Amino acid sequence: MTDDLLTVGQVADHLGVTVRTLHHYDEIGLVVPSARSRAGYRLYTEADLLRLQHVVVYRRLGLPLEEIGTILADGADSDTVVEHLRRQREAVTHRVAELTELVTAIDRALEAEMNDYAISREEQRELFGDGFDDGYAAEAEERWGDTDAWAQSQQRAKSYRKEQWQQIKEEGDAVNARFVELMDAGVDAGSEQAMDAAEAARQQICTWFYDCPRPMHAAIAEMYVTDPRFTKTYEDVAPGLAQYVRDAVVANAGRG
Amino acid sequence: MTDDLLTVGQVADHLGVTVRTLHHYDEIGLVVPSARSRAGYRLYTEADLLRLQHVVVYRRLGLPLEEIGTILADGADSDTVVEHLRRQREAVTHRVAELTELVTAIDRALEAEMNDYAISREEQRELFGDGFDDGYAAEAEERWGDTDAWAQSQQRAKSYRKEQWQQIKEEGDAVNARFVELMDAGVDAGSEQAMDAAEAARQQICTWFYDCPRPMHAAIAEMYVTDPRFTKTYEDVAPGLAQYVRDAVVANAGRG
DNA sequence: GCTTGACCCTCACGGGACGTGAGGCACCAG
DNA sequence: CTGGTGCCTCACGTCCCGTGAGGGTCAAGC
Repeated sequence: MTDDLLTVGQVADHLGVTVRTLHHYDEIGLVVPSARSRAGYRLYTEADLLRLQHVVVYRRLGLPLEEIGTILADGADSDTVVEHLRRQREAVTHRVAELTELVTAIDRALEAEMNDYAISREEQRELFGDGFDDGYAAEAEERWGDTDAWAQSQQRAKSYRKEQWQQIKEEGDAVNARFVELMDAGVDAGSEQAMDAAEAARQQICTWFYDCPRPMHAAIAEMYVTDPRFTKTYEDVAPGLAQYVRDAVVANAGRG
Repeated sequence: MTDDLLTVGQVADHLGVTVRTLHHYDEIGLVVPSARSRAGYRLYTEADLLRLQHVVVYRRLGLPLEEIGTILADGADSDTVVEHLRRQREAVTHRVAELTELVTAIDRALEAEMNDYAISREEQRELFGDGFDDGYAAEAEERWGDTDAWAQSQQRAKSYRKEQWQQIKEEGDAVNARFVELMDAGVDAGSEQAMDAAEAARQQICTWFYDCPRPMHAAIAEMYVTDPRFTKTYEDVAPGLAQYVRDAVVANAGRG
């Protein structure tokens, strides 16, 4: 039970790495199996697996193998295991925060494109450039290209041509016109009708762009009044529209 | 204004890539600057920058350059720009979901370590193994190792030794004892006192492990009753404790 | 006992995405 | 006209494996 030694293939299956990877880790001394069979087969113990698991997680974060080695070299007792987990947690959440930032950057770019607002280089830089102050830290690993979700999104995007784009713009204009109409009529931004218009706007985003739940929609609407660029595109349609739309969207997000 | 051509260095600064990278993209024909100066300097137009920006975002997601090339090759009008942004958004959120999963896996492992519960290989596999069904998709890019945040967390983790670990366990036992005491006394899990105990437990996590806001704590507490392993570790202390702690934590999360 | 797979071994070369000089023009400031 | 900085083109180095080539090993079945 405790002397349950595994061969490369089994270990590879368990932890989702390739045999070659295990060979490599052995070669460079990162994870050296504690035993070998008479025939020279690598045999991994429980402890080896634990170490390997840490390596795999660190690797997923993109740390170079050498650094992983030095990290793991600082002892291997029970308490340092917790240390590793703590660090790993921190590193992963940090990465998540970065990517989330990237998503909002993309959202802004989408908004800009939707409103036919060509953003300048300076703004691009602000959005994408070195938004990730320290490491713009590209994440690599090739196999990502043929992921299921990726293939899906690629396929879905295929059915999306010029006349449809035209339609999107028309729908958008219609929604905006509706907002202007309501605003000019003095209808409150928190009213049923305004909320309906907001809901229509949201539906449009869901249909054409991406799944956008109400809270997310509200967050985006905040940009209408906080980001001068978007404020401008709405104010150009009608003065006061940015605030009005924002309020309506927020109100709409508030109802069940 | 429109014929505002930039050299490699300027472009590199703007988009946060290296000059060498731009050379490489030129070499393989991925992003070829539209012009050259008499002296042979690469000169990038606005359109070049737009293309490059998409490349950079895709690259951050870890797509291989070749694939990026074919993606960008399907036309380059205004509407396909939106398509790219849509895809990029989807891809990034997908990645965020993956990493978030990884975080909860780490949380579980941390919980297990905290309770001195050594998880089996089978469970490790479940947690870390191929949780990412298709591509375990390691994210690479070396430079990550010497990120500020990383160095920080590494340094912070240094001050964390064996006697402290002992202290952590004692504190944990104390909190659990408090829970048992309350439960045995028939005090309601939603009571002030039980919530105080829950808050103490949360503070302990914050202090020793990671920043854990109340809602997150509640999510973790759910595991006490849904994950048999954790249920067991609490039930072993006292029958009914898992449910009691879970309820107290949830109640505590509910108060301001 | 012999064959057939599935699995393991050790070289060893390849490849993607750049890093890192080396050697040499280009351009502007003083 | 002399630095200093920025750009150019080779061209080799690196990291993390992928991908054979050539060959042993092991349990199972005939």
